[in-house]
Amino acid sequence: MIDPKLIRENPELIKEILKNRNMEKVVDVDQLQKIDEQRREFMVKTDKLREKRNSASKEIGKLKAKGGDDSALMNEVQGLSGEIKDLESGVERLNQEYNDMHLSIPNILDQSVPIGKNETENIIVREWGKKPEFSFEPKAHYDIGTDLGILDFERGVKIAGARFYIYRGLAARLERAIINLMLDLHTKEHGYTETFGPFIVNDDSMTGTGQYPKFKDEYYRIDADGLSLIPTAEVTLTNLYRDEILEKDNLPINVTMQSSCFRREAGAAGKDTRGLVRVHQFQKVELVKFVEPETSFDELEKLLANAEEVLKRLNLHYRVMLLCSGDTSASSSKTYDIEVWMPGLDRYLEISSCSNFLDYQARRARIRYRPAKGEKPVLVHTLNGSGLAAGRTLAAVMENYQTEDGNIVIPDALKEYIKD
RNA sequence: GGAGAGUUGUCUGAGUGGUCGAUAGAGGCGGUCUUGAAAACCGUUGGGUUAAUAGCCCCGGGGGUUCGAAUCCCUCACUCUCCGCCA
Repeated sequence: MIDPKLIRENPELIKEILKNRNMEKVVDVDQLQKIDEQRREFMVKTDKLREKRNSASKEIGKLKAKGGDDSALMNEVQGLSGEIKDLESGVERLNQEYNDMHLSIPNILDQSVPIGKNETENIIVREWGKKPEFSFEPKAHYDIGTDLGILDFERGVKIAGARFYIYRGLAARLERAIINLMLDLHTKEHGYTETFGPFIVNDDSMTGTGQYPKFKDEYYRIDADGLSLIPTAEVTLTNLYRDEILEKDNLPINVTMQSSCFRREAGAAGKDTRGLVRVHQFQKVELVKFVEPETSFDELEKLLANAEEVLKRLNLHYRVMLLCSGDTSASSSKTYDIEVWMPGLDRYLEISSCSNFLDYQARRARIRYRPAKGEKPVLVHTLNGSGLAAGRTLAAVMENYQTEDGNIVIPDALKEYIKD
């Protein structure tokens, strides 16, 4: 959620954001303002009546205590509650309308975000390493894996359905090694606290990080229990401090968690149908930061560097993209994607996405901190990034470290995690 | 899953229809005293909305009864105890 004051005081800015994000049709800002005015008018009216009722009731209480006659006052107030109730339902209706629209407004964009329609207008910030050269035609990871018998898509389909897979032997061990490398790096060298928590969360949590209510059909929901499978550990981690007031001295808080991630990929029919690129369940190590507002853009650079370091350790060529306005997700104010080179697929593949959400998630989830003793609590800024997606990292390792005879060389950085 | 008990402010803990946003203690903060500290004493100390130290809202969530609800009723969630089941 963006600051409601911003909608009131600077509607033109909201319109501009919507336009830059190609979301002009999502919210009618003028309509929203009208509703806002109306609901505030209703609220003032309701409060006035409440005040009247409260003081009259107190009066009655006093009279009763003295044994006086309260029938006149009683008659006067009798109808008030009904009237208040009517107004309240009006306020509730307007609030509902307002909130629905408010929740749909995307975050403001940082100045440095380029204006653009879609991913073709993202900007290459930097590249690291070089594309590996092969003396043979490099294979895609799914061919390597299937030929080696370590990736089994057929049985994944049999057991669960399309876009599921089985790791056997080396693939399973490699991914576990990759996860361990990442967790060790982030906890021992980058200062994150290793955390572990639920993969299944309630609706408040899904709303807190922005998954609900808008994108509900993108996630698996267990209706019987009102719970959802997390699409990323960001949900678990960011909601750690939902409805809490943090101590300034504890900031920044950096946490990391590995989890399975579950996505329905509802809109992705026909896209990336082969291999590990787009699946319903994958593992990921997530990085989340809770920081003071002034520091959040510096922290974004740190977060990005922390994620990049994994690829450096694995010696995988990658590039960093600054997403343009049209490609930046609704709750983010600025997002960098890290794209790893996939020689078999012959293209770059997104392997991490690092975002600064400013106070957008914090406002939804009511995560605050106290800047100084005695001062009012202030919303923190939240950030998160993949550090990295493990399944895609496995695929990248397989493609980049393949040999002509169809085998995979274990990267140096993983050797201590795979000991025979 | 069955039976029972509970959910109040940073914490402990009162409050069962009427000036209760809430007694009291602890803790925190400020002060007096002290060379300093402790002790003692005095004061202060929730969140939201708002221009507001006005009003309004918040005693697990939602709904109801009432002129009036932290207090009564319904419902949901969670916690604890016992039993059952279980990695």
